[in-house]
Amino acid sequence: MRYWLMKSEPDEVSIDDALQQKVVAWVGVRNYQARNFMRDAMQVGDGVLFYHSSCAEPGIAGLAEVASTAYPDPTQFDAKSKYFDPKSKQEEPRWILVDVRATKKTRLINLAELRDTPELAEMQILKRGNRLSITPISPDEWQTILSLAGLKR
DNA sequence: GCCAACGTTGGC
DNA sequence: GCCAACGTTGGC
Repeated sequence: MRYWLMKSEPDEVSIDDALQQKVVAWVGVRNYQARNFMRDAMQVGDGVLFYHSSCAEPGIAGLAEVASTAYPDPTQFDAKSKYFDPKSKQEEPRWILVDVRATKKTRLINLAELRDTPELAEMQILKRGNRLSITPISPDEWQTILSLAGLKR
């Protein structure tokens, strides 16, 4: 069991949107490192921190879990999609995703609060210049964030 | 809208 | 394979 932080723009898919749907196919990742996490390392049941990015209030907004094994991102083949990739071939898909099931909305834990928490100093999302939309979270960090969210016994 | 940081592209 | 130019991300 591993833990991940996955960024989503709430204008696209917010935690509320995700909770309303059964599962969200995590379309649109076009970065190889993030793709490789989904393709090579994620397993069904892994814990996910649902992060709101590029919005008025960036921060952790909820919890989710990995809900499928990896499969090709259909939007790469859809010429009408903004995620269309003309260089990707059906026989050899370039972009791979997983389904994510939102499980709980939390209070918004913003960046200032994350930065103020010493146990979270190593989180990649807090490092300068980090833009990766999917990053691994350690078990300790996961527990710390559950505490911040008020979800620990 | 700004801009730093980073990834990708493509000419050589 | 180098690296400058360009595009994108994302907090502020």
